[in-house]
Amino acid sequence: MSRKRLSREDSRDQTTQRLLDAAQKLIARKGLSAASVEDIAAAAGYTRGAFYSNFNSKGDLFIELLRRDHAKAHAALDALRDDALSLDHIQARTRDIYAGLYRDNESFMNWTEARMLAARDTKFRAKLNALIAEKRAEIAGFIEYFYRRVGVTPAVPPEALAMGFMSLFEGVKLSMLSSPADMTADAAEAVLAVFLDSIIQVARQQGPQQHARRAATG
Amino acid sequence: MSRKRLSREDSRDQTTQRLLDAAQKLIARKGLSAASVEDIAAAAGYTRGAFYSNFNSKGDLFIELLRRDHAKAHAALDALRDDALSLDHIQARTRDIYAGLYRDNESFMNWTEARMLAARDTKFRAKLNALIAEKRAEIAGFIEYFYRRVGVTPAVPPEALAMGFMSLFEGVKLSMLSSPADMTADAAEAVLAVFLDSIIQVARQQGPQQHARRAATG
DNA sequence: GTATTCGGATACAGTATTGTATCTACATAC
DNA sequence: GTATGTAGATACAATACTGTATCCGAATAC
Repeated sequence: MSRKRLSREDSRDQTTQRLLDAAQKLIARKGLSAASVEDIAAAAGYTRGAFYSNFNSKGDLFIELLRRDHAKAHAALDALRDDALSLDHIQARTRDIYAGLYRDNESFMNWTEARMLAARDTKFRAKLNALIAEKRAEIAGFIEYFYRRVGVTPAVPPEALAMGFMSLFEGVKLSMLSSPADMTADAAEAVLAVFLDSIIQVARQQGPQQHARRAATG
Repeated sequence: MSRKRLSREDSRDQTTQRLLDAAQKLIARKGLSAASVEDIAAAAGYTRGAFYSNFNSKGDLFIELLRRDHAKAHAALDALRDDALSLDHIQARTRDIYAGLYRDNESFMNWTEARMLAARDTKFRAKLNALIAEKRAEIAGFIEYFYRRVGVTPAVPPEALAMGFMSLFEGVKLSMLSSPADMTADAAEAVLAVFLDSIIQVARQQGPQQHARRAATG
């Protein structure tokens, strides 16, 4: 109600965004194939007509959803690569960001769903991998930046570390969702810490030994 | 063809197993909700009648499938807790077992599918967690046994290590399936090695310093 | 051998879902 | 103002799926 006077383009954008918002929630809650086009449209306050007028298929919308989600996360992490910020600040913010990710189940569920779909569908896999590659490159860039700021030379290529970190993070998160009683937030942090500590440690052993005490322990 | 004369019970068991086999493949390939009862029954060489005569629902069959899968893996790892075996042998076999798991996509896909379902469905979550708890306890037991054999005191509780290891493993595996170009088998081993090495290392620092050179580096 | 039981096939009813084709109303252009 | 195009609603057709109810045939019991 009170659908204000909008330009046609604005109105269309609004509809698209609302459909995406609804899809985000519904796909997370019921799964991609169980969330019907009708469900999504209805949850957004529209009918299937609006859906098909904005997207060609559910798969299309799903990719778009992931793209949008990726853009958000990217912006947050990117803002941290700033020499004006103190290392402590960066570290704290990083922890916050990942803590936030641990709290945001919807987004994570959808990425996992996407990975499953990618494992099954070649075409979709290609699209998803483009996004994941960006994500990884971004994290790798951040790791590199962090190492540089700390003054340590990484023993393992940042890309590899980023890959490992993403995998670990997703595995842990999956445990949290399906076995919340066993994998608590504390346990999750501990696991991540073990991994990060060991990486820092290895780096310190071979880098220019420069006062990098437990640098990235989130 | 040549359906031998079987006792009624044997015949029923055979049907059940065939249905499970077919379900394993189909659910891995298409996903739980996309794999219809009809699909599964047909792939096993039966009709829906056979399905409903052996299971109450698709969910029921799915749990049964996971149970069966768990039993297999359990047996393999359990056989290694044997003082008659050399440490080297145990280590090599462990690596083999996990390499095998990396190769077996069907089983893994289904467990991930199960985790997603558990995140959404409370009742299913309870059932799945019982299985996962067993799995974790089993791995923890194995870790404990291994530490004892090596003569090292773990710094972190074996249960926690098992949890972390499972998470990492699953995250890595998920990457392998959805981004095989990026997460190769080599990369996967490297990531796991980083994790395991660091754990061993920490243990050695605080344990009775007893000749445990890169013990579990798979 | 006859009766019985039960595993699995067949038939059926009901519902959900998709995609398209058509219609309506409002924003734009003039 | 009128004409027009497009976003989104409605209607429709085709299909897929589930679950049950019924039926058939072969294994068991006697």
